[in-house]
Amino acid sequence: MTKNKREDILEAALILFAERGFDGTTVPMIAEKAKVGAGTIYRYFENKEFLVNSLFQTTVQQFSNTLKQDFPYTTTDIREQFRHVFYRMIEFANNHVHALQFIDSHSNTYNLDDKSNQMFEEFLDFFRQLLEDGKKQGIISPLPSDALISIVYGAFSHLFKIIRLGVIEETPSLLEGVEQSCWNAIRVY
Amino acid sequence: MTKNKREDILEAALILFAERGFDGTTVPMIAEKAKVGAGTIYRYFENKEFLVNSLFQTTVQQFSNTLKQDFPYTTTDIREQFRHVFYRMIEFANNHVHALQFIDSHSNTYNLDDKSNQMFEEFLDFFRQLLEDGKKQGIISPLPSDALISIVYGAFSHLFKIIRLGVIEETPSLLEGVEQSCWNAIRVY
DNA sequence: GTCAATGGAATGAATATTCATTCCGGAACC
DNA sequence: GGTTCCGGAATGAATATTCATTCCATTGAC
Repeated sequence: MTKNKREDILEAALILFAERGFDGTTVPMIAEKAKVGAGTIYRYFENKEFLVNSLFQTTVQQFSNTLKQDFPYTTTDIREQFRHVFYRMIEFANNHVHALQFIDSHSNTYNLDDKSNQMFEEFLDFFRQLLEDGKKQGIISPLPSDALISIVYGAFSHLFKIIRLGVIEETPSLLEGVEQSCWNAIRVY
Repeated sequence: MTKNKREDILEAALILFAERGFDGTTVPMIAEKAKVGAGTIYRYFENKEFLVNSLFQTTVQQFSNTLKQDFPYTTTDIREQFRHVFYRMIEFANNHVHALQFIDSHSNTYNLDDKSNQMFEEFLDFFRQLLEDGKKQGIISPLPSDALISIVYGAFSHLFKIIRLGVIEETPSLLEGVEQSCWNAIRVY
């Protein structure tokens, strides 16, 4: 028995929301997986919506922290910064198998409240900053930063979706190749 | 009043499933949007699951047809074939605003039956073929085709997601730039 | 008038949420 | 130390609501 039931509930909810979506997940399902009574969930979260939002916010925060950890702020080498971010994303995807899927399938949905959406925006700002710096240096494509983010993030999340599904195997050389591909997509020639 | 209620139901369902997902959409919601009685839906579809699957299959078929229309099968110029496919995808995204979103959010979910999944696989085969041809010519990156598909398709669908959300504006020069970026991501240097 | 098509109320199953009750750790008392 | 109380945490059965599906009276085409 874990001492922290709140954590148990969040962990169970993360897996279920990631796999089945918000509406496809019932509160009793979460309770069962978390090994708590259904009523217990309401001791920790006002209702199901507060639960997703709380979960979304902490998950985005975790993701954000992972990217920023040891980020080479001092260098002006955009290529190096990009590689850092990309490999941190990989690390996050591997260490929190369901978190990426959860964020992906729930961002910008009608279930989320303003705060959740705002936190996700702030998370994106980190990418925007990196890209803007690169553009100033003439290294990154002059396309809108949000478009470039879509390309890299869209590619990345779709890739991990098929890895999760077992379509392709995650190997160091695959990841290296994909990282280079993504860089090629956004760099200037 | 349209003569074809079946079409009305499918169209209403497409929009709702795209915006709210399968589990977030209720049958009465579909009935209301299609301006038919809830019971009428059951005259055309055995149940809600048959409805999504039927819709998914026709939508994927439409998408597939769009890509193949006027496809330059005779040329060996992979670059030209890629551009064709990419611009057809754009055309489809614009002419069927909710279709892309629907396919994206429902492919590989537990709501779909084997036939739906199989049709989606066959749809992907078209991309696989194109990429394999390019690899033989030494023009396309030797990464697994499914990874390359993820990169291009993931980037594309994410891009249209933010266009839909109004984050960026869809202009010819944006699309041109993104097409080039995606090509840069998968080509060999 | 016949009969298939239709709409939407009715039904029963599932679901989110509530709440009366149980459980448990530790304080207070002997 | 042992025993009794107490307060808050936890529970899951009960309730209220929502949903997919069915049913049937009405409509309208022929």
